[in-house]
Amino acid sequence: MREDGTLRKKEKGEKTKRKLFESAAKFFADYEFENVTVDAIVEAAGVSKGTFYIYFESKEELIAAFLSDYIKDIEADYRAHLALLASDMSASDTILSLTAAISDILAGKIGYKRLRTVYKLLLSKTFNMEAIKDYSRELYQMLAAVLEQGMERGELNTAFSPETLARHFVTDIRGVAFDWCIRYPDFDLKEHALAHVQMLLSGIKNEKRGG
Amino acid sequence: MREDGTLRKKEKGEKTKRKLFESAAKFFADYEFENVTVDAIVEAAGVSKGTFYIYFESKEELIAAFLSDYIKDIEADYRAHLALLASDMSASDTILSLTAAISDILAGKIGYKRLRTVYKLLLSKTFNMEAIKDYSRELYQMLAAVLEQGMERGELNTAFSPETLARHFVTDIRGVAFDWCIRYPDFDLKEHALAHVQMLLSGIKNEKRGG
Amino acid sequence: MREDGTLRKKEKGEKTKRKLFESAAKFFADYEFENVTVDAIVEAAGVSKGTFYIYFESKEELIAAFLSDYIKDIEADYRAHLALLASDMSASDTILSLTAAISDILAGKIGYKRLRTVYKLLLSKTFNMEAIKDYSRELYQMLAAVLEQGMERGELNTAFSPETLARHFVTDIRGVAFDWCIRYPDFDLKEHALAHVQMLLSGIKNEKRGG
Amino acid sequence: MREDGTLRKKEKGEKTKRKLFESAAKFFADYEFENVTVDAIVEAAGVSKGTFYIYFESKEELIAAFLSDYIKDIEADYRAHLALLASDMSASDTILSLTAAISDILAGKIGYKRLRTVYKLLLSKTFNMEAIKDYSRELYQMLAAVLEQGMERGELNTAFSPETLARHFVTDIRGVAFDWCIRYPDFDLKEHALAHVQMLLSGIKNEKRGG
DNA sequence: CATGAATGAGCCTTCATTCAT
DNA sequence: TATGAATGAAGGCTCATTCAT
Repeated sequence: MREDGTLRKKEKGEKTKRKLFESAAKFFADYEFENVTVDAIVEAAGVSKGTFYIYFESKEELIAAFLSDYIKDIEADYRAHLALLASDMSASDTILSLTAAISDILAGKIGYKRLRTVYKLLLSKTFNMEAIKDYSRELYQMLAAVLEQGMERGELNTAFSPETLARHFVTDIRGVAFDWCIRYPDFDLKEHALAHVQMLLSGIKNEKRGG
Repeated sequence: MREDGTLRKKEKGEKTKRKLFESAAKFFADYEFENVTVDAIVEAAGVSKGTFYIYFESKEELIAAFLSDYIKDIEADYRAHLALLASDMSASDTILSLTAAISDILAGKIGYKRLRTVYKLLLSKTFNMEAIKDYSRELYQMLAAVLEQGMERGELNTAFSPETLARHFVTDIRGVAFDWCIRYPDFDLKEHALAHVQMLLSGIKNEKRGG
Repeated sequence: MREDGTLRKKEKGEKTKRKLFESAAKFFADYEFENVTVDAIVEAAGVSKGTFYIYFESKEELIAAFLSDYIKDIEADYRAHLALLASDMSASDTILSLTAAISDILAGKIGYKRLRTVYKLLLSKTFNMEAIKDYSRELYQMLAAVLEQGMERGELNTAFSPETLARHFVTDIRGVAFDWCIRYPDFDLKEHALAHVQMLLSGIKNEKRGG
Repeated sequence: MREDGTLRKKEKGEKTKRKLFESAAKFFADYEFENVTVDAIVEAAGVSKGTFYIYFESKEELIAAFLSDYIKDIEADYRAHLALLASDMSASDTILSLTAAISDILAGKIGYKRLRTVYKLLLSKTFNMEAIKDYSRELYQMLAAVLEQGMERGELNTAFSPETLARHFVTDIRGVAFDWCIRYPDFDLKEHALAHVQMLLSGIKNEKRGG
């Protein structure tokens, strides 16, 4: 009975925390963090304000937790796409396919508002954003692996190390996505991203042929 | 006598406005716009709060004015650097030199904090940021001109139009700068920017040789 | 235990709201709404400013609530007086008695200051004053009923419908009260109201005899 | 030359004051006094703020002056209408005609907004409103005269003195106008005023015949 | 675990009035 | 007479956080 009660309590607690979390997520999808109040979150979650502070030390902590989760989700999507690709596909095509997938995920599942929020947060040093700083680490690792393979196969030149190139790709894709956030809706993310990546690829492919 | 008095008054007013402006600028250098209060600005400027609202319709207007000024300044710097370069310099070298200059200006005169502020603002649709949206228009035009010349001289291939390429360069440089803001201080802006641009250039140069 | 705590909390909250309300009411008795500040209200109530906004969405809402309450109170008083009158009393006497009661209530319980406030508000379309617009609806209904009975009994002529007459009475009484507000203290509300009503009655009584 | 200059100065001053006055009048037509700022007045008048305080001790003084003027205007209109009526017209018809004229003036020349403003001011003891308190004195005198004549001619009964009756008429007409202000636009001022006055008249006419 | 009443510093903005020129 | 820059008290409202129950 004791164990049971404790267990139930824990479960209940987790559930409450999840409710809070999901409630926050909904708001963060549409509004900037500063404009989402604790009041709104707890009201939507159907819990009291005091409860919020049982599960989160502060609003900031919630935001950090939220973003961490969020980013993990996104990177899992990326990885899932990569896993689906045939292993004998050329590095160029793999990267282009991944770029297309990233564009689709950003434009579809995430949306420019949420991405904007993430970027704004990245620019705010206020938070302890370890998880977020590593934001693109996974993507970077994926790209480096693909690039390395391409080099080993002789498909790509080796003027730069795979790691260096991967970093450039990540920076570039983020640059394009940033542009998209700013210029939305007058900017086609996928089109620009692909063009951009293609251009980079054209500079590192061994057999050069136009663009 | 009338003219004199009027003149003196006007001068005094402009001085006050300038004081306010500079006071604000100082704060904006270190804090986010939202965290800079009118109270702080007027106190530092040594004027009353009412005075603030004589010269600026709102805090927002001040910010917009500040940014507009700021960006004009930056672009003027870019342009000044470009004007100094020998006209017979190759397009690649011109662009590399410009990239170096931009890096120096951003890292030196502006600083990552201020740039962060600008980027955050770019991500906030709240403001009427015509001046800011056109942020990179000048840079874009400069680059397009240089690239066009490079193509005419046969130095660069014409797989992409100068305008398209210019846009990619701008997006890229901003991407790198964004990274810099996020990773500061563990990120050398100039080094990364140059490497990045070099890579792009290597893809469009007619005579390819390493990179 | 839970119930207990909840109950106590609710009670406390209601007590606080009441304190705020009463504090406001005291000020409203002497000062115009615009001149009563939230600061003053909360200070007198002994609570913080934030607390005010827990219980009232805005100062305006408080005013509306206050007035609604207030008017309901007044009309209840009217109705209470009417209920006390003998049902076989003539329509004329009933109306005169009601007029006297209204005068007493206005002059005694309400006072010219508060009435002035109400009238000023009636003239300001700013508020959502459904409750106030219906201000005299009850009085109007009471009068119409009494007049109709008077006509049925043959006591009053039927040149005008009871509803029309009731409206005229209401307008008149308000006109007199308005005068009272303006001319206070050089104006005897009751005396004037009675004279006025008597004059109106003299025009609609079937057996005419002097005034 | 000295005299001339002085004269010109005086004229200029009067002109400035008039400009200020007219500018204020325009605003007061549409906005409540509290919402008309000195800034707005001087800007529309094309003079400086300092100048305002040369001609008016305060905003309040301007308002008082404005209203005083305004009311004199209105009463002059009433009197003008009265003067036009044939002297052998019956008292009843004279009063009805005057009532119609008053309704037309209020609804046409003045408008419910301005009247509302006047009434609100009447309810604010803040001002030194001698001129305004006497607001209806002239109307009262006109009515008393007409009523007295009607009594002398035997047209009206003498149950009440002409003065008493006149006061009642004034109070009534104001009551109706007040209703108009509140219920605008769902209220026909002229129709109600005439019906009201007719009812009062029916009570004091010697030969009673319906209504 | 959960509640929700209470806090209070802080924010932006307004505007009648003054006074040196 | 005229100017207009400067004042500063005041006002309504927000919201992350605390704590007694």
